Parts: sequence; structure tokens; C-alpha cells
Amino acid sequence: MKTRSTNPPGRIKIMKALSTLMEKKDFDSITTSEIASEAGVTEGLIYKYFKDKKDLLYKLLEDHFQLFQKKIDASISGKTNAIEKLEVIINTSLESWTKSKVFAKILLLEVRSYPDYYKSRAYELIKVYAKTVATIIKQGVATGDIKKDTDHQTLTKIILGAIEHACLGDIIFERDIDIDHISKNICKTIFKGIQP
Amino acid sequence: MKTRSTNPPGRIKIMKALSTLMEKKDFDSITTSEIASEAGVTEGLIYKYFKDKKDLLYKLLEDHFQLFQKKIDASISGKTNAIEKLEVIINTSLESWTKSKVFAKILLLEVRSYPDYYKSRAYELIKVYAKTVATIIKQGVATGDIKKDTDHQTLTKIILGAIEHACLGDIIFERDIDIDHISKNICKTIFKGIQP
DNA sequence: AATAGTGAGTAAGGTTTACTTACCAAACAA
DNA sequence: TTGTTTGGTAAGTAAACCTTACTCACTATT
Repeated sequence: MKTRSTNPPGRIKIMKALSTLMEKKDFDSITTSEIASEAGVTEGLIYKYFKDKKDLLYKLLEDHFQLFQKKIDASISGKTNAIEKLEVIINTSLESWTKSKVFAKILLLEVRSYPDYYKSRAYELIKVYAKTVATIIKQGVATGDIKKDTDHQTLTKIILGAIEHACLGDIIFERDIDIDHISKNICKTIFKGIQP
Repeated sequence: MKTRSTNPPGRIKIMKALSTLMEKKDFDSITTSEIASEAGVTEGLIYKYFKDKKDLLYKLLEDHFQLFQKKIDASISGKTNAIEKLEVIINTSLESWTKSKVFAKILLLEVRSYPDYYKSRAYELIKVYAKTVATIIKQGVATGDIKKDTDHQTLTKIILGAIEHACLGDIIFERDIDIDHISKNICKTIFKGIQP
């Protein structure tokens, strides 16, 4: 049995088209007819492959995130120390998000306001990412790499929040940031604290 | 000269109506006719007072944020130590944002994806808030309340990011959080660090 | 006291946009 | 040959956002 193509050319072109358009505009002001004409297909085809306009966005995010998660997994695979792991996660995340602004825009600005996003596969993947961080912290506390009295839930939020917020300004205003500088400073602050 | 009312009843009712509707639904799925009927006015009146549907959202955020900024200013007015100031800002922010979910939803989920938000008065106010935090940190570094080698820009992002991320889950899934627990742990982590 | 002007609001479209439904054509299996 | 699945088109629909033309009450001025 020849495995029937689950990803026909039209479908690929549609996703690529939205990705291209998102580089210049926000999701809300991109129309379906615009997506279709950019992809070189008709509007109706979008609805053959995607439930609605938002579903298309979730699928695009899913694709991007799959690659991202692989990078994350690869980056921590060699390390054993929890602090080291967190360091590379922070660095890899910042790098990926600033390199692919469209991906970051979808993740940080667009999907969150849509309730059905939280039922999507894309959101399931993001939970895996958050859990990766949380697990490293828990284990770090257990092994003593991290202070014993650390609340792992709060620390997870601080780290994820810091990464996001560091990217936000640069996504919105399309500036370029010094990833190494920022990730080093995030690590220094969180690891060593700021009180003299 | 009698000061002519700059805020007529219809305008107030429209803003109140959106606020009420936002408690149950997201902005995107609230229609203008729904807002009008909730307010007891006609659809056309919305466009007498607001440029478009989004402008109404920005004005609502502006109102909420004005009150918020007052609380923040009041909370730091007594303190002199930078660490103490940051502590109350974290606590007050978490408290305000979790108490008024609609406000937090607009601020953290809705407006950010709209480019013209960054030209609104609401956004100007948010910049003042961020600047408040940044200034406290700068002064703290100068006076020695905070470690000399601290990068104030990064620390600002960590703190704002931590506050936001701590609220996010609770806004989205409408859980209630233990503000004191979280704000204490955010402070402990950032101030003292996590390395043993 | 008549007139002109303004602020608050309505009513009824117009336009755009997301989505649907019916149809077409080629490849391929029976 | 004929039926079925797959990839794609074309035209239409309902509704959402927004506009335009109008009304009515009140105030200021001459």
C-alpha cells in the first residue's frame, strides 16, 4: 500500500503563505483571500485542510514548535548538572525565538487569546516544553544542584517569564538583541541573586 | 462656564458593557451588536465615541491601568530601600492582576497582538509602569541596595516577566492563586538566587 | 422670542471577510 | 469501462464591522 500523501502541495503552500504574511502583518489583519492568493490557491482549499483560520495558525505553530523542541532536547542531552541544563535551555530558547520572529509572534502574541488554542496539539507540545524545565528544576533540587528550599513551580514561572519578556520587545519592535548578553545576565541574576 | 460632560452616559455604558462581556468571553468573539445591546444603546453610538472596536478596548485598559498605577505609586511611597520597593511592586501587581481578571486579560492576552495598541495612550501608561521598576533598580544599584554588577535592563525584564507569567495560568484557566506564596517565592529567588 | 448651533443618540444601509456548498478533473482500483 | 478517492475550483452566504444620514433635546445669541 502506497502511503497516501498526508501533506499535499496545496496544504504546504497555504501554511508557507501564512508564515510569509505574518512576517509583515499581524494575524488579525491577514485575510483568508490574502492567504489564498499568496499561496496561489483558492480560498476554499484552506477549509479543506483546516477547520478554520485559527486552526491554520495552530498547525503552523505546531510545526515550528516540533523543531524547537528537538533543539531543546539536543541542547540538554550532554549535560548532567541542573544549572548547566537551565543555562542552555535559556540560551537555546532565546536564540530560537529571536531567530524565527514569526514563530515567536504566534507563540507569545497571537494564540494565547484564543480559548480553543488550549485544546490544540500545539498547546500540548508547549506543555511538554514547560514540563521539561520543571523536571530539571525538581531533579536539581533533589540532587542539590539547586537550593533545597526552592519552590520549583515559582522558579519555572520566573525562567519562562524571563525568556518571554526578554524576547517581547524585540519581536514587537523588530529590534535585534544580544542573546548572549541577555541569557548570561538572566542566568547570573537567577542563579546568584541580586542582593549583595 | 459649565464644564461640558466629556463622558456622556452612553459612553460609560458602552465601556461597562464590554467589561462585563469580557468576564465570560474573549474580545474576538464579542460582537459590536452584543456590546450595544448589553449597553442598551445602538451599534452606531460605539463609533461616535470610539474609532473602532479595538480603540474601545484600549480605552478600557487605559481606565483600569490608571487606577493600577495609583496603587503602585501609593505602595512604594513609604519605602526607601530598593529591595523593599520591588517587593511591594511584585505583591501589588500580582494582587491587582488576579483581582481584576478582565484587566489582566486585556493587558496580557488581548492587546499585545494589535500593532496600533503601541500607539495608544494605554501603552504609554504601561511604559510608565515599566520605567518605575527600571528606575528603582537603577537607584538600588547606585545606592548599593542591589549588587553593583547587576544589569538593570535584564533585571527589569525578569521581574516583569515573572509577574506576568505567574498570573497567566490563573487568568486563562480561572484558577485562584496564593498571591502571598508566589510573590514571596519570586522575591526570595530573585533576591537570594538559587545556587547553594 | 426666534434662530442657530451643538451634543447625544438612532436607524438603516454598505462592505468586507470568514466560511460553505456544489461542482470538476485526474488518477487509480475493480 | 466504470466507480471512487483525492486535490482543487468557483460562486455564493451570513454576519460582523463600520458609515452615513437623520432626529431630538437643550443651550446660547441676537
